[in-house]
This record gives sequence, structure tokens and C-alpha cells, in this order.
Amino acid sequence: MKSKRKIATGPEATRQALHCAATELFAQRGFKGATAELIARKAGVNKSMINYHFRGKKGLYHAVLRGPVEELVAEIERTGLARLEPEEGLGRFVELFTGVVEHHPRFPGLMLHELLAGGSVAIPEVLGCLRTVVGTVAGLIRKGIRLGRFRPVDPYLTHIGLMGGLLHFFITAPLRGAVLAGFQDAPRDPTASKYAAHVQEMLLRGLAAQSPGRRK
Amino acid sequence: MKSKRKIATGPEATRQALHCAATELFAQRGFKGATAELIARKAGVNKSMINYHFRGKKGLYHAVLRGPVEELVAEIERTGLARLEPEEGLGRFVELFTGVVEHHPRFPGLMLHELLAGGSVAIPEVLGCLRTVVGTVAGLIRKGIRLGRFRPVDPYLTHIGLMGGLLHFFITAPLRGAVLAGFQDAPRDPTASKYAAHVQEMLLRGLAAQSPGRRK
DNA sequence: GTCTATAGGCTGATAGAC
DNA sequence: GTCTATCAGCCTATAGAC
Repeated sequence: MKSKRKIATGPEATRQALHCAATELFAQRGFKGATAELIARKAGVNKSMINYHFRGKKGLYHAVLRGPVEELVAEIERTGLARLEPEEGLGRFVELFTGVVEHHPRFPGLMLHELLAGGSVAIPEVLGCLRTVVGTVAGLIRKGIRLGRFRPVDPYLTHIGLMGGLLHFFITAPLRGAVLAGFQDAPRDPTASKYAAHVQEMLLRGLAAQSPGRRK
Repeated sequence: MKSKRKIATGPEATRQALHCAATELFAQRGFKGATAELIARKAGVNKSMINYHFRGKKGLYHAVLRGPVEELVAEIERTGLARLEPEEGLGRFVELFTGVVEHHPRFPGLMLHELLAGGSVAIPEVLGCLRTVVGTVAGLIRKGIRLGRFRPVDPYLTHIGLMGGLLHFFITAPLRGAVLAGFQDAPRDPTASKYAAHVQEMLLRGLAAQSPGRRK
């Protein structure tokens, strides 16, 4: 399992190898838990390259964190999520989020470590993005309530439940096998898209003022 | 904010002060992020007391983690959750979980750090307890499906969504003020019981085969 | 039981050769 | 750009006085 070697050479390949290895390790162990030497070894690169290419460990961490967070916000804006119908918009948000995680599988781990630390490691970059996400989702829910299609729930509490549910699926993936071993009816390897469909259904049915249109 | 001083004296008070301070710091920073010196200072106690009373930092971590996890399982069994009607049982689980968190406010932080680490720090103590929780919740859902009262969802995916939603509420509490500032309609200080009610409603409506009895 | 002092290892960052 | 060598600081744990 420790056979990650750098193949290509040159400065850009070094940068990428470090970025990639750091993403993995920061997500699993957090900022302090992932040491510079570990990252460099996993990248197959000399330790001091971290300082040359990223101005130190903190710079590398910021670079790693910015990617997925900014992509999520960009996708939200590109899709014009806020302007969609409430049901459609929330469904698309779930798909969009799982799509971003597919490009950045370690995003949930990074995000949660950051949240647990109280945003202490990288406040400003992330905080603004979080506000956009929360605002968009809460806005869609508010719109649905106003239109009489959703129950009068608290949009922010709903957002917490939704985001928590999404993040939890991905971060528990490594442990799932060990915990579910022995449960005969447990899904072998639940895919993200299967879970996304489940979350959409639970969310829309949970929100619906009346019973929503059947999908299946 | 750094005015935590030990008042009482004696060995038991020292133990408790360390346990208490460690709970706080491990939950916020994880095992490696919380240093022994930080814990001792917060407890108002000498650093070497960690080794005397807990056989080192790891021993202290295990002691801290065991408490809430075992209490959760004990509560599940004491309540006889598995034998209740599905709707009642799931509702009680949500209340029971938030109740345990009230006794152990740092439980969600500890749990998530552990999950993110892939259970690497304390596998055996926690893994068995997790299996009990998962098994009980999934069992209730399975029962509801069998009785025709729930839709034929995947019980394990449902459990992931439920637990994720619950945990996320508590771990985001510190950041909530900063993220929600400016959103006029955001709840000032959402209580755990208010959130618990929200989660119950979303869960049961999301699961219901037909429209469930209105509560309000 | 509690303290001080310190050992011994690891960590992040830098200096300087190539 | 990349490497080796190395420093100063921090970390956990222990020894030993009280």
C-alpha cells in the first residue's frame, strides 16, 4: 500500500505529486497529524520541495483546501442553482455536491477536519464559500416554503441535516466494511450516486407539504 | 477564555481535571493535535500526572473516548430500543442520542475525529459499540419496512444520513455564528431539542410509506 | 501523589552544494 | 529545481527529589 512513486519529472510534476499526497494525508489526519516528511515520502519527493513550491506546510494545506471548496461554489453559480425550482434545485445540489466529491474524493475529510478545528487553520478562504453554500440551499428551501410546497421548516437546520448526511457518507467509507461486516443485508459497496438518490428522496419527502410526485 | 483552574485537590480531582480538559482538547484538535502540555495546563495540573494517572497520553485518550460511546450503547439497551415500534424507536433514538450529547458535549467531535482517522487510534473499544448502534437503528428501519409502514429504503444508507445529520449539528455549533452572520432569518441559537424534533420529523416523513400522522 | 529536570525522538524550516 | 545536512524547537515519557 506504500507504492506511490513519482513517475514523471520536472517542477510541475513535483508540485502535483505533493499536492496529491498532501490531500490524502491532510484529509485523513488533519493538519498537524500529517507530517511534512510523510507527505514528501508519499509523493516520492524530497521534503524540502514543500517549502520551495508551497512556502511551507501551511501553504500546501491552503492550496489543497482551496481547490474543492472553490469548485463547489463555482459549480453552484455555474448551474444557477438559486434560480431553479425548489425541488429541482435541491436535487441538483445533492448531485452537484457528490459530483464535486467525485473529482475531489478527500474533500469531505478536509472539510470536516476544518470544521472540527473551528475553522482555525484557514478561516477566510473557506468561510466565504461556506456562506454561499448555506445561503443557496437555505434560499431554495425558503422559496419552497413561500410557494406552499414545503412545510415551514427551519431552512438552516435543514441544511445542517443535509450537509451532515452527505459528508458522513464519504468519511465513513473506509470504516464501512469493518462496521457492517456480519450484517447480512448490508449493501456491499454503496455507490455515491445510489446514496445521492436516497438523500434526495428523503429530503424532498421530508420537506413536502403534501406527498410529492412518486419517482419510481 | 483560559481561566480553567483546578479548585479541588487530591488524586481524584486531578484525574477528573485531566479527563475533562482532555475531552475538550481531543475533540477539538484530535489525538495528535492536543498536546500533553496543553491538556495539563488547561487542567491546571502538572504534565507528568497524565502518565501517573492514565499511563500516558494514549491511555488518557482511550479513557476519554470510552465514556460517551459506552453510555450511548448502555442507553440503547436500557431503553430496549430494538423492541419498540419502528416510528417510536427511531424517534427515541434521536432523543436518546441528543441526551447523551448533553451529558458529553464533546462526544460528536471525538467520534468524528475517530472516524476520520479510520478508527486507527482506538479500534476495538469503539468498533463493537458502533456495530450495536448501527444494528439497532437498521433493525428498526427493517422492521418498519417489513410491516409495510416504511418505504423499502436501504436501512444502512438511512442510518448514515441520520447519524451524519445528528453529528453535524453539534460539531458546527462553534462556527455557526460566523457562517450565519448576516442571514436575517437564521435561528439565533438553535437548541439541540429543537434540532432533534426537526430530524425526527424529516426522518419519519422521509421513511413513511404513506403520509404519517401530522404532529402539529 | 506531585513536582522539577531532562532524556531522546520527531518536526518544520533553512543553508548551501550541485 | 533538487538534493543533503543540519538547526532550533517541540513532543512524550521517565527519573528521582520531596
